[in-house]
Amino acid sequence: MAAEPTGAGPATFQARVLALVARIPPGRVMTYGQLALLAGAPGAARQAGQVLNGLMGHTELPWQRVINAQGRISTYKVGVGEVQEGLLRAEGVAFDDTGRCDLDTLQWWPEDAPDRAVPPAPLW
DNA sequence: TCCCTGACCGGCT
DNA sequence: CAGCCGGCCAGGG
Repeated sequence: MAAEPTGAGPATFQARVLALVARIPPGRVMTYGQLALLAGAPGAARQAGQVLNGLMGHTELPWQRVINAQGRISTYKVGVGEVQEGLLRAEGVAFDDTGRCDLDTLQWWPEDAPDRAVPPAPLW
């Protein structure tokens, strides 16, 4: 088999991203760059986005809980963004007038995240 | 095989 | 605060 670290979950980047998305609790969010980082590919935020691109409407994963580093919804297709925002609001996520939410309180990090330099993320 | 694009990101102007 | 730029990796023509 390939030289792959054990205990890190699925081997492929895509599978690891999906595994992370599946663990995001309701009312919390993760960013594309964060997913890429935790999936072992720092800087590959675009790839994370590309993975999720194929999911929309084809999965039961909480794809709506993934937003960009600005705290905004990144969908380029008209209508999809509205759906995503609606789903998130239904979970208790608040958006301001500029369509932005507070990552300081809503961004979620896995308990076993390698990087411990994580924001407080107080319970809401 | 080369070229281009893409649900992004951080830094700089 | 807004806009431009290079960098990342994968997939498609």
